[in-house]
Amino acid sequence: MEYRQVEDRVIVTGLQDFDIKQTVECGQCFRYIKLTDYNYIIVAFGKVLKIVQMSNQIIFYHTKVEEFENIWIPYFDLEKDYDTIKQNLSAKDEILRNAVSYGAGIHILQQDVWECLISFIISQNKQIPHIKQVIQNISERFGEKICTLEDCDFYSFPNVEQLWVATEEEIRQCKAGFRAPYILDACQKVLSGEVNLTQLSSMSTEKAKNELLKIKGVGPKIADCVLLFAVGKHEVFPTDVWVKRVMEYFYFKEDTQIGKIHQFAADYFGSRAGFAQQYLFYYARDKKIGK
DNA sequence: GCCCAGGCACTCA
DNA sequence: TGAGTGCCTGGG
Repeated sequence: MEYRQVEDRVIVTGLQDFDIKQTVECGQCFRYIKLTDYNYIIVAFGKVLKIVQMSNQIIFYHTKVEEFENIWIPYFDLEKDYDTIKQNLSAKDEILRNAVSYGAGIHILQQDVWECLISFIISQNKQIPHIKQVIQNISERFGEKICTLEDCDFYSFPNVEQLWVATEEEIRQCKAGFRAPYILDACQKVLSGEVNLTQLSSMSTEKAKNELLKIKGVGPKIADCVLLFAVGKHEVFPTDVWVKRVMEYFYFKEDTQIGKIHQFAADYFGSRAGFAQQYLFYYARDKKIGK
């Protein structure tokens, strides 16, 4: 990968195994606007980024090399060797080979832990457009305005202190529904220090998961999503209904308990289970497998 | 109008 | 321990 700054944008060339559409739309993040299949606006870490991907280069608009290196390289995980991961998974069986080939440009994002936590608390019993709407409502109401771009106003996701001033009623007005008290419980436990989000990455995966499970409204699935998409624990295997369906469809051929699926994933995919989950999920959802 | 959606908490055996 | 049920809300 090579990159250089031209005016207010960074032009990246030689980037293999990365596709902005697949990375953004494989269900791991919710703050993006799709302009076309290769043109997205993304909000993260208090920044607004426009990305245009072409055959041989990617342009990151409204940024500079320093910000690109400090924020966007880690966020998009641009320096990891995905080729080795994909080869390893593809070698396991034909199912994975097809799934990896189908989502060959997926990267697992390294998102902000707090925003990721609240986003996945909101995600339960909701579909992606609803989740995006609630997060946007919360950002507009409690975050700070970043800028106006393409005639849209963009707001940062509120930090813990900014969200803690909200009442349950105000959060419900953002269409969060029964999840509003869960969000406040997360604020309270993080502010009081009962749950330490900044130390998660240095904890063992099991300890980090137990830390997240202290929060009301956070169960195994949501904890795993936070661990995978924000903490960098790439061996976890978040198992939602889609992943459950695709695993049953391809591997078990019958209704299977989550615990059994987790055990299989740990044994079979090992330390790369999280990557396998993303390829399988994207493959299953796009092809509506098992539905 | 009814049912369900990218889970979880709560209840009851 | 494990299974069953309700939940805000919007869309099909």
